[in-house]
Amino acid sequence: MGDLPRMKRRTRQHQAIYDVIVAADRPLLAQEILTLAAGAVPQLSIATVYRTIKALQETCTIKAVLLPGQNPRYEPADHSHHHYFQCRQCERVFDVGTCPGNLDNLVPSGFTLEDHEIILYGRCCECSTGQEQATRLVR
Amino acid sequence: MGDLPRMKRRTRQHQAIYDVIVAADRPLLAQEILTLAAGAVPQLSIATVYRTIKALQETCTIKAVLLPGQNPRYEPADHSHHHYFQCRQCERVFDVGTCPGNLDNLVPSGFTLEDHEIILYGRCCECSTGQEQATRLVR
DNA sequence: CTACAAATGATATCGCATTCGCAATAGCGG
DNA sequence: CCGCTATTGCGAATGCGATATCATTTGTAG
Repeated sequence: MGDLPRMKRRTRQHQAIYDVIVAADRPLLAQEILTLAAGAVPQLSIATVYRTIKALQETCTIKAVLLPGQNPRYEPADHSHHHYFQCRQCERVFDVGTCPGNLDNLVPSGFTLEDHEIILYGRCCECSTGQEQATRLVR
Repeated sequence: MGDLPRMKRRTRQHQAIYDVIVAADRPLLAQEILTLAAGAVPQLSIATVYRTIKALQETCTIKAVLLPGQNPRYEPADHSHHHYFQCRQCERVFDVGTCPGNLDNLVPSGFTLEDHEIILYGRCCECSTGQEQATRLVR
């Protein structure tokens, strides 16, 4: 898929985990990474997933995506500023490319705005159309 | 301060917890509620705080405010739709009254937008001016 | 004032995501 | 092909917010 950041040794596990995160078009939970990467390395351990996530974060290869009340998800760090959409049915989180921009007018006077986060909730494309009970999270 | 929702008995603890949440101009953590309400009921237990929070939520008197990667905060449920500003120095969370409104243009085609959340980060009024290391959370 | 049951305080316990410990496995330089 | 050691898998341990347990306290109806 691409190049791993330098770790002392190149292993099938690292490569599988990295590939899965890069190939996904959305941020993944640790458990999703495990499930998906286990396709390439069947006996993959959750401990290895966490260890690799940590290493990839330290080299700024991936970054954590935090949503209120939920476990962290991970996506490649090279994405530019963007926001997230979570489907209330399948619970998957999708990147939303655009950003409304200037939000200074929301801030009370005297406050200094440095950053912002926008999270949209609703139904994703698949879950908007069919009313079939979608498989959650991984597919 | 005001009236508590009906619980079978009226206690000093319930009243103190309710008063603190209503008097605060911002959402409070369970620990902040404990610290503040302990002013009125010194030996107040965190268990009672959690029990009362749950009861107040069930009667829709208060609601939880969830921010990414953080413990729930609580505020009166009668506030209208609004958003939040978190100070990166003192970590307190403030309500932001206004809302930019229509965000439909952010959503990919095929997706259905039902709701949204906006979280602003920066420096609050107090922490913007003085560079004194502010006491965190409760004051 | 009494009696009963709701509520409390203190602390043990749970749930669960994440990390640790360690023996076994497997990159990789030579 | 060897040998060293980074890495892995597995299961146990941890951290911590939240909840359960239970003896004691305290509203409150009567």
